Amino acid sequence: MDDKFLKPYNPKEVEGKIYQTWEDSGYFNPDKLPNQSGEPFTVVLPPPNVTGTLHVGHAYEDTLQDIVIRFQRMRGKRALWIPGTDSAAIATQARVEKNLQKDEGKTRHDLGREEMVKRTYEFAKNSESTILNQVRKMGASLDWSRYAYTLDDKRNLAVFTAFKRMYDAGLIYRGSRIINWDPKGQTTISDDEVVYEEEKSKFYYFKYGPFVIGTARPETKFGDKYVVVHPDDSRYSAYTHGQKIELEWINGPIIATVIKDSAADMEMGTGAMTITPWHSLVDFELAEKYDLDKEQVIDKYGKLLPIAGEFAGMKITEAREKIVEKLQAKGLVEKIDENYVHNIATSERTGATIEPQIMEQWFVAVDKEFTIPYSEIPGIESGSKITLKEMMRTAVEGGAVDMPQEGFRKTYLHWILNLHDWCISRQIWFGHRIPVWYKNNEIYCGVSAPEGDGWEQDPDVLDTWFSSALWTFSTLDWPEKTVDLKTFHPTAFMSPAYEILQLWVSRMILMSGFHLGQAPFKKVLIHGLVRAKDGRKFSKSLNNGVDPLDMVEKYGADALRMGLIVGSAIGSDIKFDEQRIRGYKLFANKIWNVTRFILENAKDFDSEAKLVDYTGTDTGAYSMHATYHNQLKTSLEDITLDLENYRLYLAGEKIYHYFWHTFADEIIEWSKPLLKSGDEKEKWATQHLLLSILADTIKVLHPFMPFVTEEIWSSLPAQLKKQKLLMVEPWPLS
RNA sequence: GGGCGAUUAGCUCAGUUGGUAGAGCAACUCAUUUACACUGAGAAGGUCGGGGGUUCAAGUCCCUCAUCGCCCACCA
Repeated sequence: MDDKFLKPYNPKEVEGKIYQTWEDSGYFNPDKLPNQSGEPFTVVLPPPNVTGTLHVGHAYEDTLQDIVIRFQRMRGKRALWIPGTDSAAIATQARVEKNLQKDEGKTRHDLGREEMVKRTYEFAKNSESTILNQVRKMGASLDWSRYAYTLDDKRNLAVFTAFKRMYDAGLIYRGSRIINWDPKGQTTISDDEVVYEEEKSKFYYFKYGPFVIGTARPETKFGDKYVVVHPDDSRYSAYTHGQKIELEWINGPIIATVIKDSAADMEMGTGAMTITPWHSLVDFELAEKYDLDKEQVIDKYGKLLPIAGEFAGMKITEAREKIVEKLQAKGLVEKIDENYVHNIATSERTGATIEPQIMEQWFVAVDKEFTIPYSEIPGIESGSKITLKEMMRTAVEGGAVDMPQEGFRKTYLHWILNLHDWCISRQIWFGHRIPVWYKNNEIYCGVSAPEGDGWEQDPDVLDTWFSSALWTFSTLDWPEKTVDLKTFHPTAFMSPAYEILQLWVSRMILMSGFHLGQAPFKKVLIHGLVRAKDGRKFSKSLNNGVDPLDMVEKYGADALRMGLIVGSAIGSDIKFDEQRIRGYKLFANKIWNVTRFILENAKDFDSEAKLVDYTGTDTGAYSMHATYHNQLKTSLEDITLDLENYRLYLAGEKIYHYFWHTFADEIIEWSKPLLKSGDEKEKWATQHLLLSILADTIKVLHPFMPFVTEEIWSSLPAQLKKQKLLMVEPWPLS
């Protein structure tokens, strides 16, 4: 027996070495696996932000995927897990800008676009190794030879190609639409990056000619020359649609037009409202419907424009009170409600109050019909007409993407129903630049700049989710028609956090459906968030963060993996409990000691001797051996079924339980007298039983606790193994 | 405002198609010159949030209420 077993198991001495052995073996790459006839089984790693560090959420997500990948690999599948990182454009640029300000006192504009992009790229590249090494520490069996970065050449080509094809299909268009403008970040942001915060403010009632209108935002009212009432509102039956009324307003008399539309809520206030199409989505939609004038009142910096007359140039907050004062002086204030509670839109990243604006932006049209050239998605015929929205719905309802968690499926479908066109342009510098060039009135879209002089590229970059949405196939080098793409797409499954269901999952379905006519993945299992023990989110401000690498240092990666997986079903939140992780460190040591005991007591095991076959029906004196053998088989079948059905937490708990309380407490205790009895045949049978249970349980534990099991495997007698490395050993029962 | 979920032992959570309530941790008793930087044996602990219904049978299915959480949403 190896002397290493005389000491307790020490993960620190083992994990680095074992990971190196795996990497050197080449088996992370499915093309190098011993069994080349297996079915492909692909997972793409949700690419972590290149400038980030590993947090407990990643550790959990990586473990989930690694368990599945390792299980499938041992079952003989050609398992491929593709690693990658994301540039997360806005986050990265913001980070570099912050450093720039701090270290050199400069802004991005001082540097200029080219230099800024160069520095950001370098910064991203420099920090990428940090997170990748952290992922390795978790034991993730990723095929590093297929590593992808969202801004590398191949992914860049994929993004440009995707854009061009959708542009040519009429699904990407440029239009003046109302968007969420972040005055602080000086960029548009997507609906998903907007967070609503409850705020108590004043609500004003103003006299607007014969009407009384309510508003929380007097500063936008300069351009309001339409008053909207509900067609059924008896209070206003005297007025007709389109009727013009002259009235006194903030800066003098104006002509207002009456609009009758059911958008006005009769229950709300006086039932009459004025509209500001340039700065409100509802108002914009009304203006589009009736072809009304739209006027900008507030500029990109949150200041009032000349239309505000004497208030021009003022900041919103400053202007608000002054406008009210003026209206008050003119006797136009009916009343002011001091306790008005409403939600205001703020930018998730900068915290600034969002100012809706009409701007020229690029959009993906989700409601426009197109002809889908090719489709493997059940319910969608190749060559049929469909909208992206319908496609996204059908992919899930028709089963191309299996979303077994009913609650999340409902959430997804509900979200699809309410989907608006997706604004994909961002006014930042770092990221995929929009592949469109302008020259006078000409416009060109292509994967590279057009021939000839005088063309200027669109200054904006794409929403980072645009490239992320291509991830399942851009990582397989699409648009090239590679063997990889043919073999490994659609991917087998994806396990994102529920936070990201709409943001990412749905958009992958959109892109994969349009460009390949395939689902991006066959199954999606949404997991919960890892929270602090008190149920609160981990956050910097609460200073309750846990660094997974500290846990690895203290208890080993295997213990951390088990501690995260066992104990909560996939989909519900996980409360992080260090005690549990400590418990699994003890378990790793238990496995270690069981091995020590068995190897010590099986030194003289003679595999050549004629063994008693206790696996048959007529077992005679060896009925206990047979019972234990069959019990093992039953347990492993059960656990295998759980793994096949992604019930990882159950499988993990069951193997833990079997190993400790059946194998160690019961079977080994039972074996002690038999090993000493002096009956050679009985001893061999017992040694054989113990060795085979050990080998089989080590195999089943491997996906969960890869390091300690691989280390033990290297010390097991060769006749128990088909493969030198446990990671490619065939799964028991198969 | 709309949608989704949760409520089970002191704590954290399982409970897969309805069939005698489970685990880990903590706490308790005992053992321990033992493969175990510890481990083993044992005992204790729950009217499964409240109420109603379906059923031979409900933690599980249906209705309703309460509390908590999350997501979405333009209420001027």
